[in-house]
Amino acid sequence: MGASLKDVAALAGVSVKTVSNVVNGYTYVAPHTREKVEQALAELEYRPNLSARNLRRGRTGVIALALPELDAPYFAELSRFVIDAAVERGWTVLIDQTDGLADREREVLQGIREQLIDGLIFSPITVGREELAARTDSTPMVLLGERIMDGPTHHVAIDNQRAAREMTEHLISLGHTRIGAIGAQENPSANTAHLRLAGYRQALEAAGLPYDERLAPPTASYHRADGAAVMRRLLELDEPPQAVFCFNDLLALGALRTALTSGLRVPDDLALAGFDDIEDGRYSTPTLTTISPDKAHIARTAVELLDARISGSGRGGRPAEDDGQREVEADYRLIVRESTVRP
Amino acid sequence: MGASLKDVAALAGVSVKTVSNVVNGYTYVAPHTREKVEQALAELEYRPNLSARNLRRGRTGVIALALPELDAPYFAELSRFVIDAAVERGWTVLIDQTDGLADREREVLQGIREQLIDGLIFSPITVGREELAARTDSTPMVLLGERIMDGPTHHVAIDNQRAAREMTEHLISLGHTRIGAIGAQENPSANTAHLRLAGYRQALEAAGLPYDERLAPPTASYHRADGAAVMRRLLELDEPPQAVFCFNDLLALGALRTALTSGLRVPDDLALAGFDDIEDGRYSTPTLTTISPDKAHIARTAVELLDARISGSGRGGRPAEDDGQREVEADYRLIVRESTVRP
DNA sequence: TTGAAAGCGCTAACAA
DNA sequence: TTGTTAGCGCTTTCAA
Repeated sequence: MGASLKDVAALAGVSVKTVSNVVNGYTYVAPHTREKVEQALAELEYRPNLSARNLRRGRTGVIALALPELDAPYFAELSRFVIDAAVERGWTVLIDQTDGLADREREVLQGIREQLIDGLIFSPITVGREELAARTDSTPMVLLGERIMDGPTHHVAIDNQRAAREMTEHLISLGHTRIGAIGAQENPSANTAHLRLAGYRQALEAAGLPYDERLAPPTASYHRADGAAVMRRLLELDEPPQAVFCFNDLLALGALRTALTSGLRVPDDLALAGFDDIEDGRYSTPTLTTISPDKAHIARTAVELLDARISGSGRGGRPAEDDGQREVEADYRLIVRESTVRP
Repeated sequence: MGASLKDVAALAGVSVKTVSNVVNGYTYVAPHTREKVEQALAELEYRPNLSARNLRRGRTGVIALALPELDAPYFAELSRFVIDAAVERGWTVLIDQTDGLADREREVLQGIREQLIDGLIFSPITVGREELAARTDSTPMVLLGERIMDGPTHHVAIDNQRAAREMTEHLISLGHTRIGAIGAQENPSANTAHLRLAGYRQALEAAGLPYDERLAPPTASYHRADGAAVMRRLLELDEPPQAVFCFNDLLALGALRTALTSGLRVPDDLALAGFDDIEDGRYSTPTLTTISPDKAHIARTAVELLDARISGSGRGGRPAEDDGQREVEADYRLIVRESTVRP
């Protein structure tokens, strides 16, 4: 182990408290003393032991970011922003990968790393409202990307349903009447998927178009392979769709690959739209029409909400009323690119 | 704060030590006692305070993964494997994003989070051999993706130079004689770039082809935008290349976009190859010929090496000879896809 | 098989 | 302005 405060104090010929004062930047240290201490600090290459400090302070300065998969571009991009925002506030971020598995998500909720983290930013996939409500762990938490009304916790998300409706309306406005959807989920607690499907159906209904279940088959997950596979099925239909709204960009990229290799021209023979605005879709050919959630905003807001909760939960922190459950709606934009409209 | 060992001991009517024994799964606890304790544990919802445990044990169970950007697909994919491997060994992983900035990389080397982490897996971009050698922080470290010979630390990487040579040979074998490269770096410590460039040149030389600097212009970084921009410049040359080897897949995807929008057919008019085998390149049209490093192997090996170092550095750990500097060469494969050879 | 008590390194209340 | 000291929750000798 490295040098401790005691070692430094001994070398500098002062008390532990004085060293601590210098280390923590307190005022009221005589210049001469300060200098002596700093010399000793440097000589011994002193590094505070964070475990000890945390134990004493009751805080660790670490928050967890729990998400399904780090290698899904949407989450990778989001993580970058969350980490940036957290670091700006002096926090360290550790990652919990749940793979979207119900068990792991439940573990996260019950606090596997309680006492090691001051707070948690959680992007769930499978756990539903009941499980969130049943949470006993008291670690401050902020939910991401879900929109469970009356949920017991803070959360930040875009209006998925409205965004999905807008995208579908965009496809309708191009004159398409047979519009498919890729990304429906069979798991009833897959909230995001349900909201996007609801928005899709809403738009169809408003336009007087029928909802055809065969045009919106469920997918196993949200990867490129799923999009490619389901697209193949859609193309085998007697009446294939003229346009397809994919519930995320990965699905859309997979579907695009299938469409192109099937000899279809996009958007001429088939219009394709995605959701998430990951970078891939800005460089694919054709580029991808998509919904672009303001990821930086989402990340920043989540970190701020968590900060407020953590500060509020300490003794002598902010008033309790500030700690009420709060929902923040993040911005998004519909971005039209080449996959739906030839430039 | 939650319940402490003391609280549990009081409730169960036993000593702290006994509770500790139960919690840590020691043998030699009378069944009856154990039961009592477990009941108290459950009733109070006891959770060990990790800060205290770490302070006492001198270990935190946390390792840091320091990398340039979490949102670059190669690093996102690698992170997923590193985290998987680490969690398997009971470790928690925290992320340090350096953005490839020299200052931040230096901070990582000097141990910003020393005492919070037991070890460090570091994927550097700009720091060179001298800086690695000058490191004073004693936290066990494993380097990733660099191949600095005689470096002072363990590291695991593929043979970048050989892989680059093989890829260039592949392009030559297709009959191309005017072969460009995208991804050279002006920063002299950008090791990976230099190794790939060296492999490229080696192959040219072996085939008796001239090395033309104009065909291998430097890029600012390794993103899609860089590949797209440099490709435009290459196409403006009097004699544009017939094939281009990009030093990573992102560059290749950017270059592909430029080529396609310029009306070129790939691979007929221009063959394109990448490096890294990120998932995007498996679904682009055309799919991307690339070098596929065994990421899972790299991640697992890095975690194992780190584990050995950490275990070895403790008092009474393994012998020091086991802790010597070690280089591990990971496997890779050349994967030929549509961007160089029409199927 | 269980208990008492020391001490990991740090912070902070209290004293001087 | 600086020093003394208790104690955060845990593990771990040493005794019983």
